Amino acid sequence: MAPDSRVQKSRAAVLAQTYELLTEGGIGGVSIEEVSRRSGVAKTTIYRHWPSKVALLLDACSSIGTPPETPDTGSLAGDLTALTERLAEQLRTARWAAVLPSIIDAAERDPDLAGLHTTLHAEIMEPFTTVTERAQARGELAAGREPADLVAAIAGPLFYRRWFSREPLHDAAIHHIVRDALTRATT
Amino acid sequence: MAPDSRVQKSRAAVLAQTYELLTEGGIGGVSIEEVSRRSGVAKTTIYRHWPSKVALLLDACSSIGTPPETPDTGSLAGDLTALTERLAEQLRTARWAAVLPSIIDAAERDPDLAGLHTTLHAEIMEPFTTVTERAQARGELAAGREPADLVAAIAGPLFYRRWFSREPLHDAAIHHIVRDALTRATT
DNA sequence: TCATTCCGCTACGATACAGTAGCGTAGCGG
DNA sequence: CCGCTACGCTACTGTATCGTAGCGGAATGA
Repeated sequence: MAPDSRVQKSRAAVLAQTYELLTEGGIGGVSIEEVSRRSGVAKTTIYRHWPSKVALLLDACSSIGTPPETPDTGSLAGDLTALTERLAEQLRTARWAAVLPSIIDAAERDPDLAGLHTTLHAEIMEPFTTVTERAQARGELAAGREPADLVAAIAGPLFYRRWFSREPLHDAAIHHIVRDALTRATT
Repeated sequence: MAPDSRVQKSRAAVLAQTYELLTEGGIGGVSIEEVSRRSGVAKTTIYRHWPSKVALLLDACSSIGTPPETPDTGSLAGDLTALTERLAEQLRTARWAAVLPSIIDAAERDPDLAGLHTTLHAEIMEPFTTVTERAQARGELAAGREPADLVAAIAGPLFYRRWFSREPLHDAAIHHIVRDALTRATT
């Protein structure tokens, strides 16, 4: 059974426009009718492929995470610096950065979306935990330091600045954050 | 012109139920019709007091911040510990903790809500900045340390844990966060 | 007491949205 | 070339919402 090219085309167009709408207006900004209008795919066809709106949302969001390769510079400092710079860059420009608050909000109530949130969080932070656990295995972490604490110490201020205090994420601040987290958590 | 008791009663009931709905379903979960239903105040009466839904929302949210007294234990460590414990407690139990993601999301797009977000952030974090700036004036901060950095170093991980990684905010983690932020930022 | 103010009620109009049903057509793959 | 599949279209049902209009009654406070 070869894949029908029509199906692939429809699915791709719908997912693309769903993601588009998602970044523009958050979860609340997505409506099937608008997706249909923009994608040129009939509403009925959308319902032929996804049983409900949530199903479509979950599908569209699943492409968000996709963590890239984890750096391995040999030292925790090098790895974390690279990762943090990339995360900051994503927070500034990546499309999912505008969607995440919406997902966090929805996860506060909807179980399905909570699952999605968990998945996304795991995907986004996966390189950080990998790198940190690797360092722990090498004995680079100070006694009593949990990898999760170190990750929170770095990612926390970044997210805080991006969404809460809305301060700019300039390089100086980023390097401050990484250096501080390292000097107090490493041996 | 004495205040008409009927007006006060209506306004209070509406604001209370709006806040209630807000904590239950976030900004998207509030509808004038539902507020009317629950509060027993007629929808038309609500529109007699607030020109639009956003106006009501802003009004209902304005009671969120209300920062309590700022502690003054004499030392930055004491002040920050007290404040952080209180913030963590609020993040665990306070009703606004369930609403904030919704506001952050809305602020990402709506200018009115962005203004609200700015106000709330200022109110919630005000004690932290007060205490930190006081310490800076006393010369307790290390050279090159901005109060905002210190605040972000403490509040960031807390928020991160509460909304992003959804790890529990136990006392041990809280004290870790405060101690770490202090040891690296003070003289 | 009595005018004023506020209120509740019913009924609107307009819009948007989720999801479904059925028909006829066009394109795919064998 | 032909059958099967997916598609677009129109048309629905049902619901929820915002916001407004107008009437009659009730509380208020002077």
